Amino acid sequence: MNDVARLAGVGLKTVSRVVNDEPGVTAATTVRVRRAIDDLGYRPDVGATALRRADGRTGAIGIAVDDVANPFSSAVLRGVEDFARRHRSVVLASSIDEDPVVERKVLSAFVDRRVDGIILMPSTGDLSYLPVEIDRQTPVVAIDRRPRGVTLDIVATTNALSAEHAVHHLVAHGHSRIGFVGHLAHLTTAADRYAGYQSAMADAGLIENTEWVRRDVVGESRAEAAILAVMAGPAARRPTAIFTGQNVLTAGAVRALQRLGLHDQVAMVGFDDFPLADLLVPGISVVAQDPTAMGVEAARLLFRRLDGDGAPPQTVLVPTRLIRRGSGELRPPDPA
Amino acid sequence: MNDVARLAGVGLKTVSRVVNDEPGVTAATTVRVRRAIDDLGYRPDVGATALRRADGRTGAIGIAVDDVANPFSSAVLRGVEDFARRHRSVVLASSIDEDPVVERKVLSAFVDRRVDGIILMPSTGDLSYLPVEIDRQTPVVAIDRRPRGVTLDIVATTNALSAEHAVHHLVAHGHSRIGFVGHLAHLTTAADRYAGYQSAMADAGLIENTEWVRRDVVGESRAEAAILAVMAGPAARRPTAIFTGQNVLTAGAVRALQRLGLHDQVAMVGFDDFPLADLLVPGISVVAQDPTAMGVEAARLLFRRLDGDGAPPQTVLVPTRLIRRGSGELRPPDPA
DNA sequence: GCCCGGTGCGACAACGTTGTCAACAACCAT
DNA sequence: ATGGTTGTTGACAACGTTGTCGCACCGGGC
Repeated sequence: MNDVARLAGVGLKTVSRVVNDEPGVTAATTVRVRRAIDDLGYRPDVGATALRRADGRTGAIGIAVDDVANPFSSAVLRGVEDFARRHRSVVLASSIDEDPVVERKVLSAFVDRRVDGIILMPSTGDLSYLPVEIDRQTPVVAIDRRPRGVTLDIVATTNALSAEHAVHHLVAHGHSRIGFVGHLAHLTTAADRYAGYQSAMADAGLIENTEWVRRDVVGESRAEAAILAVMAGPAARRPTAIFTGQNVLTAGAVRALQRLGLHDQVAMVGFDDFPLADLLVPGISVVAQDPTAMGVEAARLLFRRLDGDGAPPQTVLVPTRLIRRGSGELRPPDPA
Repeated sequence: MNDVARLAGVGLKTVSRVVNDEPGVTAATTVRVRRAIDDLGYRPDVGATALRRADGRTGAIGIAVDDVANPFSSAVLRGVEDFARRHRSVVLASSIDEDPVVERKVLSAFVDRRVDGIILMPSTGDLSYLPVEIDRQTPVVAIDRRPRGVTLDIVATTNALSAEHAVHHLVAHGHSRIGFVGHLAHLTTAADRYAGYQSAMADAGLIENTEWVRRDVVGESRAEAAILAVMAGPAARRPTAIFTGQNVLTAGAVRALQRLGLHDQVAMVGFDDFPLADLLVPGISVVAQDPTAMGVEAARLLFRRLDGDGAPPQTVLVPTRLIRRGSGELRPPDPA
């Protein structure tokens, strides 16, 4: 910048004015400065700018998701990124793998870099340390899961309601023996979906058979094993339908049913859509979330906070859509 | 930092020394400073540090991929992220959607933020502007595709060789009429895979029927349409096997074959693996890349450059693995 | 001729940190 | 006692930028 000023024969501040389109510079001077900038290939240093600027904005936001390689998380990331780019911000992305220690480290790294705001898919841990850690009023928006120990803006899916919806759908197709496979029970999403399952069962006057309910199931292979176990008994004592509470678990369940040759006898609805679900046999009916929209929504909320919105923390629920592809419309083998 | 110094009754520099574990500070002073830091909740400003530091490192690297929501790209991103975290760096992630204009903007944003290095999945455009743009010697590593107009370190898959391998596999199962569907022909990956297809055909003494070759196919639905067109004729004039050059295209092809009811008559091998490929009927045989490993490799290369490795640009090829799942092992209907 | 207000511009401090260097105390060897 | 060495520390400038303030100039009204 010094070089530019010298070459254009002006003061430092004038260069700054030109770069930032501030008023009070003659057209002639502007041209001279512009030319000098081009000749020297000068690029302002965003870091130094942030250091000096009144508002201290760095033009960067951080997003911490469970795993950037998970289709749900990466779609969220994509939504956030699109919104951020439109607001001239870049996105720092990190995976935290459900690990509260990593989570804290990642948030630390974000804060140390003075990001303007943070979008967080909370792990299971307690977040009451957050307000201390983030004393410079960096806004934080939680996504997908409700944070524990702190109140934040939240963007989430209608977990309980949509789970209810899914189970109702199975009931409407004649099922009364409905199993459930869910992710870690202390995740709010998993808990809410289970609650939805329970309330739908109760609504229909059905009893929940604990033999058919598997919670705290993590990963595809565990889900497969869980379904194999649930389906081990004689046909009369098995569920005729399954509701799976996460995309990964749905995949495991499909694998198990295929292995047992039960894929077109046992009905199934999964929570969260996944690619190629329509190409399986039968097509897998799902309650589809809209992760990209959730990302966009979270970013919108965050930038609103950055623009000074001081309203109390709010929760935005993004609706789901039930997609019928066959597996959820199978009827029980004999009139139960 | 000023406050910390005052509270601990020491000079600014001593606080700096304690924070950076520099030698030459008494244990007693260190304790006093540490306590002051904790009491005040002081966190060093990474931005200001980068500004002043001799090497100017910001502890951030940028990665620009085609689309962070694409499973291939997001796996790459994950690999990069893991490696970066181990080296105390954060990752700026951006999607460029094959758009050279966006690509340039994204790289600009990275440079303006003084990232330490960049990993780039090049779009199709010419990159000869890069050396000018990046005059502060920010190292750049290309991933997946060879860049045009500039020489860089490259991490890529053995595209041609693996495509050859895939087609050989089909030939070995008795096929002589083999079709091809490929992505944008000017992408180096698509070009290489096509070249591999051609050379395998030539090796086997087979003629390439241009009716069965579709290039420049973008997206799942176009791929589906392409296959429907290729398969439109009478059985005797149709290919008995298909080689698809990208995960998205493979999905489209599967959809088309299912729709035609040809899924267990026409053999298929896809380039790049995808989730649930084993659950389709038949399971889809693929040449699997290892995108996470590619990301790790690219990051390794980048950090080596950051550590001052001045060797000439190199190309690292990450091998693939042929996974047999059924679709690639179907034999042609009658002895051709 | 004087003063006035407005316009265009630059000097300077400051943002939060680290590199340089010099000051000082305490020790040891002469 | 003298000089030198070592170990601990702080003052100060500098990184690249922007906010503040004041200066020089211009035209216009008296």
